[in-house]
Amino acid sequence: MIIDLHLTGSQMSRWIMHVDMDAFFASVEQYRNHPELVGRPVCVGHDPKGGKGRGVVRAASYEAREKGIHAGMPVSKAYRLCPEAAFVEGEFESYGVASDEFMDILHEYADGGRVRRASIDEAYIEATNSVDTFGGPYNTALSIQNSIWREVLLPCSIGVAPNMSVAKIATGIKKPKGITIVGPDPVDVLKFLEPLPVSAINGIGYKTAARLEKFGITTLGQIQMMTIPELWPSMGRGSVWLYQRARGIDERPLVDNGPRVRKSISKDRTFMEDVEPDATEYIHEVLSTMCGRIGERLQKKSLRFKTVTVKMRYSDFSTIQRSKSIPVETDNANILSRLAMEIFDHQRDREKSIRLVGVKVSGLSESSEQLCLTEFI
DNA sequence: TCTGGGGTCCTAGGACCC
DNA sequence: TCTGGGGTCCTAGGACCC
Repeated sequence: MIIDLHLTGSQMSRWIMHVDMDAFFASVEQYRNHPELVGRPVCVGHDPKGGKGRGVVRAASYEAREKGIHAGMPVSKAYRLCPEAAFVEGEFESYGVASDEFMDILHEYADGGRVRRASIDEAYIEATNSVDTFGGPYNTALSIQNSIWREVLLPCSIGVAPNMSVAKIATGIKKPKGITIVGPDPVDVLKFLEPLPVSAINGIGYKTAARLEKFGITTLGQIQMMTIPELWPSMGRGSVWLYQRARGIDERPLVDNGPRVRKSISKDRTFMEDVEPDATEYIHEVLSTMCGRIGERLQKKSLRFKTVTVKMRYSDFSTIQRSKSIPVETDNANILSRLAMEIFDHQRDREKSIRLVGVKVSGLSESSEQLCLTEFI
């Protein structure tokens, strides 16, 4: 058998760019929605209510980060750290608009317009050919950064590397407004990854990092020196995947995932104080309000749902989710409301106080015609 | 310090149908 | 009457991300 290595895809060097907006929600508030907040510490999240509010910070501006505030921190703690910070609830529609605007710019720089949206504030582009047009990888990244700053008024950081996995890690090296380039030489890629913690890999979260640590594995350099059988006890079927990622091997093609398609819509509510188990009527009211809001969003977007999921979190923070599907999709808020209450009544633990309730609809499809399906429920 | 709200993807078992 | 396999849907839960 003759294999011509020069013709295999793995031998072709690529340039992938990962673009990540800096402190996205906070930046939109500062640079687009409330210019008077530029230069000030800004936290997007729930009202801290003088340190008594429940909830966490969703995004913190770099000025707030200097005070020790970070995303995920309880707003009560953020308030104690920096009471003079601007705490804003956030306008989610405006984040979607800003997202669409910067994605549009990325299309102009991507080979064949191929952009892969990873979330509202980050995306990958295939730039293997386009880097030649814009004067090399660095100048291309700089040009993207400048265009987004000029046209969308937002700062971003960019990672450039031979594949998506390494590009994403590179982006995080220098922020905000950073550009980090990792060349195509496999030796350079290995050296770049070697000192980093295992959690640098997209997909290694708290649980997996803790399990690896039990086996004495904390850095990617350690994994680079291991074989797949040696990884097996800690990673099982994920061993091959981690083996490759730790070496910067990622041959996934960059596939454009098109405009955003919503898979579910949900609404949660954490109570100011835990609700006693017997306050059923109050919870019903809350559920009904949430279902009404979800119904409005479904109708606005011409969507119908097939499955309802009710989430219940108790005062001990244990959380359960129970779902139910209906035979024919609907966008009717009254039906949604009735289903949600039914699930809640049947599934909840009547001994425990309730911290949070949530409703999610999934199995979404476009409404084409309205059906009356009361008889199905 | 006391832990949100919006999501996505994966797995696995059971039901059901062919 | 017994048997197996494949496909799909439903449900629950886990992990992860921003």
